[in-house]
Amino acid sequence: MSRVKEFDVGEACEGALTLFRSQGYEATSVSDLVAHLGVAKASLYATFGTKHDLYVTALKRYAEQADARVVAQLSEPGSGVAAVRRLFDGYVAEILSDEARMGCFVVNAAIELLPHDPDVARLVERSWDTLEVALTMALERARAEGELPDGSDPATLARFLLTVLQGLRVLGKGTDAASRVHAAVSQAMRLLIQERSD
Amino acid sequence: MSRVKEFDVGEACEGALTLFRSQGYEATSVSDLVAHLGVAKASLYATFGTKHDLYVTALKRYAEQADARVVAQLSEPGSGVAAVRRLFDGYVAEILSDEARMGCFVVNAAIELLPHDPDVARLVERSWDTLEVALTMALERARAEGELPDGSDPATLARFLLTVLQGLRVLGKGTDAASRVHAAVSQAMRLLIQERSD
DNA sequence: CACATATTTGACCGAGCGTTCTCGATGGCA
DNA sequence: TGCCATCGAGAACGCTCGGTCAAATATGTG
Repeated sequence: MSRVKEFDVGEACEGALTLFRSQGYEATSVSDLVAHLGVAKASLYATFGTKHDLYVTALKRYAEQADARVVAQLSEPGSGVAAVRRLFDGYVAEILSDEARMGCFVVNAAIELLPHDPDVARLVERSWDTLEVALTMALERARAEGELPDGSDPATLARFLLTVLQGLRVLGKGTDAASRVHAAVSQAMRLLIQERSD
Repeated sequence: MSRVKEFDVGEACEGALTLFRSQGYEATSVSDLVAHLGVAKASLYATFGTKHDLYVTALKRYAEQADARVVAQLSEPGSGVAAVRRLFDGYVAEILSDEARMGCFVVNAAIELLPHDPDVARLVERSWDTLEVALTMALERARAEGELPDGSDPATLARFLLTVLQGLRVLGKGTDAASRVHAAVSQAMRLLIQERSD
């Protein structure tokens, strides 16, 4: 060993994440990163590689944390349907409290960089697959407990719910997303519990 | 008057639309536009103004055409539910046949430029409002005809369907979107017709 | 204390950015 | 025919981009 780093790598990565998430990849310059992270340009390159490397690292960090939370939430013991409802309520709360309207980093990355960026494509697909699997498992648990209407297919429902989640993230970018977001969740849940109204 | 334009303004706008839609705003340079449109840089500026102006013009063009098609489709005489189904089937076909995976220009614009770009924000909100209104009207027609289950609220259902539509556009950016897209539509329609399975 | 190693700093690179301007060619109109 | 506004092509503008480098600085180890 010799000289020690003067900045916290995790903190810097988190800062880059915030910047990339709220401005996008192209609109965020290396100078932006330097200014907001308080880390010299050369140090940034020595630690993270190129701007693209740093973006991928930040995206991976975000996806892993977000996915882990979702999986944990969906695999909690108890009703599968209730777990799904908790997940959706959590999404709604997150979207409506996101005052900077940064949105979901995974969605942002997918829209801006897919299909041309293979690294980002890998991470996005992995995140979506993870969510879909976790949803499927929760719904299979629900079906085993008799919570779902007859004829419900957990895999199909999971794909449907995944779609709704992405839609929520998009509409969350707009103003007055509250009514749309609440409506989407209430109707999606209606499909699971098969009731006539709210 | 004097000399006449040598290029078709509509064609040029359409070309810019394609470029912006598939690459995004920031990733598309003015040189890109000049190369693909076959229009000199100065002519581009004289005709459309700045790059941002051209982007907004292209987005407006796209949104107006797309929205008009949706409104026309949803206000066709006959079953409201059938009209909604036709709309969704059309979306699915469009997404699955979009080999370049450009996605929906409105969604792309919203994710990349919102909430910081007021011009884009205006266009996006207008497009979403238009879709929501058209869906609501179709569903109200359906309810009046007794097509919807008791207790269904057209406005809420419309917001829900709008959310699903945006989700479809996001997932369409990924690979193997077919199963997810089909699942999402089949389940969304199930909510309207209130049947147990496909 | 000095060596070796690693980080920081800030200048620096060539390339490309969005935008403007010049300039010669073009063509409708008096 | 001559006028002149508008055209296309491309040079030039000032600036910022992503990325690199050498020198200065700081640290753990002998």
